[in-house]
Amino acid sequence: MENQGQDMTNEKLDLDEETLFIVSQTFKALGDPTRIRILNLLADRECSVSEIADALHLSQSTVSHQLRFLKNLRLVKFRRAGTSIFYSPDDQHVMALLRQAIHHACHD
Amino acid sequence: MENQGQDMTNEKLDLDEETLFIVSQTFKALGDPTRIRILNLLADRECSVSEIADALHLSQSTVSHQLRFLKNLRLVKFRRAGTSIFYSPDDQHVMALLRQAIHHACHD
DNA sequence: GTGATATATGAATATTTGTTCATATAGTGA
DNA sequence: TCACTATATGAACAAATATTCATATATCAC
Repeated sequence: MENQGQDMTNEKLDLDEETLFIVSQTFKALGDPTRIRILNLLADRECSVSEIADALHLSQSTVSHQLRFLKNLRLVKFRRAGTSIFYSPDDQHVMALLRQAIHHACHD
Repeated sequence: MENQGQDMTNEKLDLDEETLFIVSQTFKALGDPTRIRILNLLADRECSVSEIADALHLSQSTVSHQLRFLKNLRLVKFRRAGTSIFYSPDDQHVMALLRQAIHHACHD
């Protein structure tokens, strides 16, 4: 995005609708404990849906719903392997935000 | 927090309840467009409640409610000046997260 | 004290959100 | 084909959330 038609001197001051939407959606994705746990697990290793469910003691349905959410925001990607589908992070910026937040929460 | 009684080799892998709560609360705070706009404004300059309401075209009540939210999480601080109350950011880590997210949303 | 202004708060409401349950889809191997 | 396993999906429900309206509180000037 190139901030079309906006005064660049104001770039920091007032957020256009689209940026605001993207930013709030991104943070909303990280604002749920279940999604944080899923992303934190995927940060370590690629996992199938059932591996995630087992590791985090969540139902298959819950995991699948949350993965769809994360997939829609392009925060995770997936590959098929037989009947399993393996998920992994797909947005390094967002993963960096998560890492930082965890680090701060642990060390402040 | 010192990660009491946890295996440090697993620090990255599994989040304790408290860390998970803090992280998700923090991101939840940033997951609403109104709060993002307020924090983004305060990043630039200290503002009174009515200045925020005017600048962002929000009702006084909405601003006050959201400031209470941010105040409870210690994301903003305030000082009294007559009948006005001026708010400013109080968590540089969270403000850094916001800055990064905006930057990425604008430049990706 | 009174009146005027600034902010905070509680209740009510509408919307959003996360999970569960039941079921559908899709791939595998016999 | 069938049975089996893995994943996705839709509807329903409960819980959380953001805003509005009305009102309370607090400070200042007089």
